[in-house]
Amino acid sequence: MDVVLQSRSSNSMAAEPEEETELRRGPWTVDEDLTLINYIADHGEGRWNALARAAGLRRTGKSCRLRWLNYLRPDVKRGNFTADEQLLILDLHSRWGNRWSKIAQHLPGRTDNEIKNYWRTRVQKHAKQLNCDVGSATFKDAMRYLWMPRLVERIHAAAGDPTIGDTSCASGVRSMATTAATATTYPENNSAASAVTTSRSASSGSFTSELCGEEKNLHVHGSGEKTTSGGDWMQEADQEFWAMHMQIQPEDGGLFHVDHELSGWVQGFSDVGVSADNLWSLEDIWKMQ
DNA sequence: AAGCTAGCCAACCGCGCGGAT
DNA sequence: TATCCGCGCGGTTGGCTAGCT
Repeated sequence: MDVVLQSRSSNSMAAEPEEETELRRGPWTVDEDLTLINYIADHGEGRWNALARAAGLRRTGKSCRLRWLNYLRPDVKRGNFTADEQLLILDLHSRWGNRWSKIAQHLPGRTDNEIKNYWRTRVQKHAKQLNCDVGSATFKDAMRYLWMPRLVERIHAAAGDPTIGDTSCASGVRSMATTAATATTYPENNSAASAVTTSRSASSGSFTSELCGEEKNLHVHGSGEKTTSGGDWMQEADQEFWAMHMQIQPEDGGLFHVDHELSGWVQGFSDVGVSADNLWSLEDIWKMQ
């Protein structure tokens, strides 16, 4: 399955001018990758259509740009999302919705495509399991009161658990906690989340490439590349969710009724001065913990 | 062992925006 | 002002892989 080449059709041996108009599609070959990398190293990126032509790549500029940004760029971080990254994604998505590129700006090394895939494959799957829509109150409640606190819990546990081997991981989480608690401003919303990411990126690698406690949930692909198994913590949270809220009636459109335990959560938020408006703030979740 | 299914992810597509001409 | 072009964004698709039957 080396390459799927729609362009390599019967007339691929056509005259040169004809050939120039033929564009390759599908997976990139190693040669193409090297060509693109070398060209950008020499001439820089931008003007993608012209770049594609000048580099001799029979790809659209769009395709080149995508390949570079999502895969070849040296600072692209590969592998599974860390707990804090997941937390950040949940938080930022709750603010901005499907603004993937905007969200990606706050996760150094992560691409919008990667985040989008994460959301669609992992998060939406759980919405499905809860028999609700991602826009429903049920889903938002599960996210707000269970998934996000669960993630924070995990990060805290990793930070304070001496059995966690990776001390850099724990210290990284600790620094994140500190940063989150003392964070200053968000570009738009005056929230803590962006400060979390930005400051962490300064010392990136300290823990972002490892999963800390999440490591258990991983399996290894043939290439050695790690991928998350889908986040068992979410499954657990889902179960808790249903155990706690048996009165939910999914067929009524996912309307969620706050019960006593949830009221406790909400009370907890108000105790630390969190209003309904900023229930989503990462900083607030940390305070709650 | 073979077939099926679900999950994951790279890549493509359509659309809209903004700058240049 | 109108048109073109480059670019970025969000949504969608298709192929590969692992796990299950």
